Amino acid sequence: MTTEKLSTEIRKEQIAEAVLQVLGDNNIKRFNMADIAGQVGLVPSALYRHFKGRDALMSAVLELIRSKLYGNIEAVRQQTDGAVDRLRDLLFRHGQLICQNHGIPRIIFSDELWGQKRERRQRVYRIVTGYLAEIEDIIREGQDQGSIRRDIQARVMAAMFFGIVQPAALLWHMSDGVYDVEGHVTAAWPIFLETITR
Amino acid sequence: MTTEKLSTEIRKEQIAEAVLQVLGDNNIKRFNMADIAGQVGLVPSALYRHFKGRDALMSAVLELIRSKLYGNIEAVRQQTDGAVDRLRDLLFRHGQLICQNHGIPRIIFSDELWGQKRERRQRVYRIVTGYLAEIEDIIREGQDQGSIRRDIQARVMAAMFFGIVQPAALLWHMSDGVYDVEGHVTAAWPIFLETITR
DNA sequence: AATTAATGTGAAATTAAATTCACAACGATG
DNA sequence: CATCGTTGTGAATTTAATTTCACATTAATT
Repeated sequence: MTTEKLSTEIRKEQIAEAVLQVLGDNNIKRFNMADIAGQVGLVPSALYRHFKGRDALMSAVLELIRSKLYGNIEAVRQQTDGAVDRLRDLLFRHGQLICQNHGIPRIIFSDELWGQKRERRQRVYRIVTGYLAEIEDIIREGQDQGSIRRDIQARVMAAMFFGIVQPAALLWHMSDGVYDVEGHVTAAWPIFLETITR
Repeated sequence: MTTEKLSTEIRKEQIAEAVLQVLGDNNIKRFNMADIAGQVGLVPSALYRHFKGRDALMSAVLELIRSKLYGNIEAVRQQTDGAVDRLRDLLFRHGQLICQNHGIPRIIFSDELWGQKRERRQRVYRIVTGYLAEIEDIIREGQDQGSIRRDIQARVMAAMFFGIVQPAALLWHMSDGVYDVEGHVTAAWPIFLETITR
């Protein structure tokens, strides 16, 4: 068998992406090293050249997820002006992100994260709360500028914002992609908008 | 070792509950038969007197979850009058249910459900959509009676309602019970209320 | 072109479960 | 109180995955 050799940096990236893809191709169970290796075109033992073990791989996947989530925050900050419009953009981006990589919720909720290592759980907790804090910041900016009402705590609003996508993602996930996330988000946004302005 | 013998009906119940408890005692990983057996005071092989295998056990746990969820629907229908008050009750009950048995989200999102059997996933899907349909019904009743505004689709409102608890549950879950779900729900309810009434 | 370090391979060892099975204890029933 | 079906036990067995290891191949450097 001839497999091209690539630098470990590229491989690490590939492998972490492969985890999301494999979990996304919603056919099978908890990912296993063999599947991942197959996806990248390697043999299982080769993964150990790049990651100490399954645990380290998991860590890399979390980092990948983190970067994807925060990438959206960056994007709306750069491409959109005004808190309200940023929120709308972020909402749709978030929906798309979850649908396109539904390995993400699989990882976030995976049994793996909840067992053993408390650190693991805490890391995910920090990722999610960090993301919520970013949303909160955007909301607060809107409140300062007067485009978002001030009599609701930004923190609560941020959680509710997050709660628009979450159930939709769950349903989409369970329905094998049948449930219409974009439709839900499209319908829910104006309601949320009305709630936070006015 | 002397262990009391009990009828298989009682045992099945005990064992399914044990799964939720074990997963709830958020210490360790995906549940294993040994842990479950231990929790009930049995030896692993004894479980096979009551369930064909892990799969059948899983099925029983799903049924248990379903009954707990729909139990709340029943309860608010009987104990509370008026759509709006019913929704409020249901919201708090739901929050408590998830916090007290956080084995529930663990199961709902467990890797096990997503692998192999499509039936499994579909069963969970039906449980969740059924629950949402019940919420939708309550909302629609409110719309008919005029206590809830008619210009928002009941379906969308139901999903948003569901979305109040979900992020809170996630955070609570990940924070090892530190995150204040009741606080969030308490803060979010009046906002939601304002949204759905006038 | 030879050396070396990095990456890839295939087979084997390890690990951790679920599961099976032969047997024991119990409880109901005649 | 003897029997029979049910429930429980402990020791194997099976299964399925991760991981290790000795060896092969490649890329880079000289």
